[in-house]
Amino acid sequence: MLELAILGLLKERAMHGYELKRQLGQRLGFFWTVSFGSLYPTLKKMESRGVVERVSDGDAKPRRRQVYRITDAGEEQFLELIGQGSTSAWEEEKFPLRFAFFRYLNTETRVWLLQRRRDYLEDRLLQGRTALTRARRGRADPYTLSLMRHGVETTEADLRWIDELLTAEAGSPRTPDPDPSATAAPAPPAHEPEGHPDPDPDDVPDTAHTQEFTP
Amino acid sequence: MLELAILGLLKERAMHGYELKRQLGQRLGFFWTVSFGSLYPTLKKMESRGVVERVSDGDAKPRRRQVYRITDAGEEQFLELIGQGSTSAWEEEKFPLRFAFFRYLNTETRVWLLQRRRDYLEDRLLQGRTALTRARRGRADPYTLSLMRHGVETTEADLRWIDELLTAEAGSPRTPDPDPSATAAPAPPAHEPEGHPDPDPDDVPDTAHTQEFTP
DNA sequence: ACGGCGATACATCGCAGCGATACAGTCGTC
DNA sequence: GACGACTGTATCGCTGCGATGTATCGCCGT
Repeated sequence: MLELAILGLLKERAMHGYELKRQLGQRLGFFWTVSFGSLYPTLKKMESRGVVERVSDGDAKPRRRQVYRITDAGEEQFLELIGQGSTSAWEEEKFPLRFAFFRYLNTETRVWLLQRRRDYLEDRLLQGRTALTRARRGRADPYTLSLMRHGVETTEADLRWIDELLTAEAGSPRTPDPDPSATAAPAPPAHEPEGHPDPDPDDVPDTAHTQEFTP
Repeated sequence: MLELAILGLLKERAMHGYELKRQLGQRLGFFWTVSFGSLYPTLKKMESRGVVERVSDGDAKPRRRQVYRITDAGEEQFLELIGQGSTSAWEEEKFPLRFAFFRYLNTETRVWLLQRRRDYLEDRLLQGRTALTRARRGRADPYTLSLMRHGVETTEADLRWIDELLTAEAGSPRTPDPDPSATAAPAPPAHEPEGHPDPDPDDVPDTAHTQEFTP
């Protein structure tokens, strides 16, 4: 959900709705796009729940720029949302979203999430391959076949990406001893904000029209 | 939309709702999944509009298998839906759906749609690359960077796929003369069902549980 | 200095489609 | 011959999207 994205961005610095959408477009434009129709209502709901708050410079004009800031309750909920493996893989749709905030997790949790993702993709790949060979036997038309093949290849590429990340994660280990007990994923491990308060300038000179991916 | 998918499948042969979902899962599982919550209402709406009809074997038990067949009006609407370039690229989301029924289009229309897709992807790629270099300058964290890079690579792969299809399409040309006036895409060209009534067996022995991609 | 214009920011509405769930008919198995 | 697993149809509530509307600000030209 969108709430995670908002909280994650507000962790870096306070923002107003429009900029939240812009940032989201920049970072996740390839995988996701938000609309105001969901952003603003969500923002309101979150304020009434107390996970974000308006940094009102003397409650100004109603229609003017409303800057939001994350609260302590918000920080808490963020950790809840990003870690929860939860039921059934419909959450898998927004793995990229979780991944975008990986820096706020410790190595253990990162590996755990990556492994979950890997299992999911591998399952998908298997089903796709099965469907493909079946379609071939059934003399499906070349376009359908090409489409399915492309799907398989895309999934394979995703899988390779995950594997790279997994080995990279193993490269900077929290447990430098080569522990051979590889029985993974006991439960979502605890989190660890990893220090470094935020040297994130990220605020670019705003060259020209800071466009979003697909308007 | 879903209507196109239903019409396209029913063009091959009459089916009932459950099987429509199954077939859709097999062919487009990588890119899309439908739910009954949208399938059945849509099917009803389409029946009342007269684009599909029930092939009632003497209107049997109410809760039993309802087989649908496409009507002439349906064939008409199919061609309308698949060809319409329409406004703004929100339609791009379901290019795979259109592509799955490419066999019903003539070469001209196919090339036109592929070109449209190509333009869209190239634009996306450009925006993604821009966002990426900007993020690099802004010292974004490695995970965000990796995510964006992966997005770029995926788009590049998609682009390569489209290009392969485009050259393959040029291999069996309708206009064999090397026309150098490459001013593309005048308007959605007319369609041409391309004969061959349907030698599509496609009906597999149904080995085990004919699973859908992600239940 | 002011009025026009485009970019910024906030907001709402209608509706596509999803997930869950209920329920009914069918078939295999012991 | 009935129980359980599977098949198939159907609906409900809700989330979130796309389109659109509208207010506000910044800046330019004249």
